[in-house]
Amino acid sequence: MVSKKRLYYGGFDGFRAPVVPKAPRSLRRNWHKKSSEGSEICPFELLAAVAGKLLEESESSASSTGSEGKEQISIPKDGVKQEPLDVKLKPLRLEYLDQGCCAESGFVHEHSNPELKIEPLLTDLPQSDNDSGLEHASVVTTSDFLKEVGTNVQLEASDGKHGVDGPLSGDLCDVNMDTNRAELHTEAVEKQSEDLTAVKTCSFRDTGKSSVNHGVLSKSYSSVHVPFFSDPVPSACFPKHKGNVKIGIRDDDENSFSCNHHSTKMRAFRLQSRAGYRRIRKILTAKYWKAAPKLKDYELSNPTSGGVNPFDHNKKNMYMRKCCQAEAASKRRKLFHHSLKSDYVQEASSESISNLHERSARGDKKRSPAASKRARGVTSSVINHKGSFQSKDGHVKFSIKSFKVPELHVEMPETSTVGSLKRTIMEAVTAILGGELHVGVLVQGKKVRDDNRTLQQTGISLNSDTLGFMLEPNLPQPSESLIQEEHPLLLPCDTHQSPARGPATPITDLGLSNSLGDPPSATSLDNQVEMNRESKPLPDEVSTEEIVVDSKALVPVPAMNVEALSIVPLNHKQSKRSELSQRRTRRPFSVSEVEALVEAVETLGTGRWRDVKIRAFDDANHRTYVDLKDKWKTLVHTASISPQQRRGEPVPQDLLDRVLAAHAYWSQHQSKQQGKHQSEGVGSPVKVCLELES
DNA sequence: CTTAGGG
DNA sequence: CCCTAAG
Repeated sequence: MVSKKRLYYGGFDGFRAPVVPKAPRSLRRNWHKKSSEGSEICPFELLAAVAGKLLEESESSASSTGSEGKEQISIPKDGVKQEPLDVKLKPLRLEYLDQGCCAESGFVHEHSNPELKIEPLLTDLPQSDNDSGLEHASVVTTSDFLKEVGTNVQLEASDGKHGVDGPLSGDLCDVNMDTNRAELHTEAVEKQSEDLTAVKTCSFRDTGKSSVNHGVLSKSYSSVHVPFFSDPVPSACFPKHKGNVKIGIRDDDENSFSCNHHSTKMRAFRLQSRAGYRRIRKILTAKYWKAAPKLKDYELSNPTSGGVNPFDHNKKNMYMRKCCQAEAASKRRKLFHHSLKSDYVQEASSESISNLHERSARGDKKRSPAASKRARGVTSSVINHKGSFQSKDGHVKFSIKSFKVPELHVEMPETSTVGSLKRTIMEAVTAILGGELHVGVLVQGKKVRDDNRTLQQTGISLNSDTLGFMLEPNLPQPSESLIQEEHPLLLPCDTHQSPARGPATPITDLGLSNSLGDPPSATSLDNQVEMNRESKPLPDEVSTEEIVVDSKALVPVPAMNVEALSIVPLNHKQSKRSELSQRRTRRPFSVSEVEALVEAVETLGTGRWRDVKIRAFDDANHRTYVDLKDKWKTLVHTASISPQQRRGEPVPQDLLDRVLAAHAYWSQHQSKQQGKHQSEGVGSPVKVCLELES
């Protein structure tokens, strides 16, 4: 009978018809969150916005008028340095997933008063082509570097205080994370309330709050928001060599990266597990780091119009967003270029953030990407201050308050290992840095476009209290470009790139080594990270607790990045470094996972890996459907060889038997056919199948 | 993005 | 696991 068929598919024994019929992909997709491409904006932009604001502030007292209430940043001129700006994140959008509910969300930063903090993390500014005044400027973040660099010019911390810990980082985290302030609009995803969303601003170590979340990235994905700010810059040196000025920014270890987790109600960002890890990875690894995000100007001054950058992504499954780059990366193969450009190009008219939020809240996917993306203004700025620019011996001292680096927005599965987090962040940083950035010099609020002018001519050496540096994305912007318009500064994307410099040291010191023991040669972060990861026995999923421990580890990462950054190849093409990804860490399937896989395959058949993934590994972020397919392949192989030849954790024979049975079964019945009759029975599906319920 | 396979 | 060609 027909009816019966439906129930039991193979009738005979048992493999049941696949519970889940294969629906058109389009439909299926909808279930999952969908994201539009649009949000390339990212942190970068946000930062830029903030920076811009700061600049403005510095320039003109407080020009900003917060149009939108919170969004404005008010910073007293002087205060800039110290004043942490408040950045708020708002999730722009959520997406709901059927079960898993994944939501993607973008965060928007708002600035609110005092909270914003910007810490100079690392930044490098490549210099523009020829700068007489500043010829190749390279920023070195590593402390070591400072030493190395001769120091002709010393940067003094403008304010002494930005302790890393201090207000800046800590607050930042708080602030950002703070749900309240953030005004997150969360709506859907309640289910996931449980899911913690961790936002890390920077280092895990940060503070108590984070601790809360810390270890726990419990369930779903936690999103990590890593704003990169340059440190308060305790000190920096600008050695000035003939024409060249090098800027060294030292970030003190910790500061540089502090992450906060904030678990919160914010929204759960759980993306479908599906491709999660992989995607992230891809994104990260994308070779395209270089594609620097091109941001449009942020209009800092005008909060209303541009101050805020909404950035949200509509992308479907982005687990992690890195600024534009990330996205780009994700798309790499396809059109990332396209997306970037288009996105940026479109400017959203100024949509108010609030609007955006709402939308996001509603899950409105449609929100025009443009809006989200639009970021205008300076991407980031460094402000230096303290007018101590007295030239001594012809040397000018600069104190840079903060150098902002674009923020990164990262979402990772909670089950991600700390190592992966580190790596992710590192990569994100690298990507950002690797992007093309220009450094702009502002003197008394004005941009100095002529690179050939000397400091003296520019007046920088004399007084300028208002000397400022800006990091600009390499966008072709008419208005904003500072020094050189599109000169890309390319940093090598690679984090690793310069082992030579010996930057590793700082990093290792910071955290990795500590937490992990000792990092192997720290040529690259990745390696270290990996190492770390490996070293730890991370059980698959959740060894979140350990994360806490490592939390500090992150800190170091920045350093690494810094280094990488520091190495600024002026002209060299960016090294392509962006190496792709390192191999994912190996995560052998546990017996339970095998069992789940077997069961799912028995039910769904082979050939529907995506469904298998959803069905049985939806929450295993690190298992992609490809992984499952591969595992199945190996299982079939394993089952067919003698036990002696098998390696690794032994898989119960019964499971292997089921594997063979299911394999045989589905080989005969194309899994596709499911819907219909599969008459003949293949032989012997395992009765087990019957049990499957699902 | 998914599948399906080879490496 | 990775990478890719094909859908």
